[in-house]
Amino acid sequence: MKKITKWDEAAALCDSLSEDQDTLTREIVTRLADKWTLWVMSVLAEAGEPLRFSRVLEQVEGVSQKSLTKTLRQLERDGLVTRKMFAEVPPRVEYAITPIGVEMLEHVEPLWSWVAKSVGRFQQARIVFDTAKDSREDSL
Amino acid sequence: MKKITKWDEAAALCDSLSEDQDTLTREIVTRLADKWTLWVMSVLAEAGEPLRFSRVLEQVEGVSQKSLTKTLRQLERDGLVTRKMFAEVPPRVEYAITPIGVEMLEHVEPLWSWVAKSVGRFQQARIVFDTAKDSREDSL
DNA sequence: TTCATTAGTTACCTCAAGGTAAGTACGCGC
DNA sequence: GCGCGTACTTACCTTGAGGTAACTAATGAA
Repeated sequence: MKKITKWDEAAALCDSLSEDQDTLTREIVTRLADKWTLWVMSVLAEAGEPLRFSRVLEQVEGVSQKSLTKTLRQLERDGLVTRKMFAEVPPRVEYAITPIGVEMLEHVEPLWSWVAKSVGRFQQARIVFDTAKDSREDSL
Repeated sequence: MKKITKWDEAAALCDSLSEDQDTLTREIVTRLADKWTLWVMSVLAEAGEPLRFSRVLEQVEGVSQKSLTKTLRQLERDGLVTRKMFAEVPPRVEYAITPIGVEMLEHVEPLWSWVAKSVGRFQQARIVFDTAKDSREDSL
């Protein structure tokens, strides 16, 4: 009685991975959902050219220097962006998205779109849940 | 010079959302990547029938009672699982995935599979990055 | 000499996730 | 009367994300 055949395929794929690889898979997916990673990647992708650190800092509204540095380091480590340092003063560092970074964005997009499209249903569900809870509390 | 047309579509979709809805979209995506949510959902989906709290606790290896309760409450609030309580002693509570929960899993699966399939490339990238970093540190 | 610029780094803080361990409520069987 | 079983709930702790603010190195400009 398994209906989620596609998900089963994913599970089978996971089974074929070592524990290290499984951990890494989770780590990558988890990072995708942190506060800045996707935003930074999409800024670099939409720019279509390498961007200096300070340009990214401007375009990713609200990110702190510290968090941006950290995010970019992680992305660089995973091969999702490149970092090019110029021996100049003041320093110049350019970041660019890699092909695999683009590929990842392309795979995130359908999920993100679906969630955005479905957001009304989630709002509705929350209203139902919260009002039910309120009435439960009222009756105490 | 925008190449990521699909991602642009997602961005356009986001632009059409209120700030509340945008926040909610991020929240849902973020929750997908937390430690237990996906695992709990896939256990319920694969079961193909409602499961008692204690069954889920067994099958989601390593989750604590506290975290499972919290995860299930959040999923219930968002309409992704249902919670049915029976007036019995000892208490019986059954959880089941909803159609929208199934739908969400189906949209997560391609991304997850891609990451799992690509995990070797990420490992490789990390090795390159880490050894380069080591040699930088050695030369200090 | 002093300052501005750029890309960090560091110290310090808060907040939330998540773990452990213990307590709660309740009817049933012994 | 007492413990068992079930689904929580609470107190307490550790860890990591992420924020602010200040500091750094090197050089060209004023």
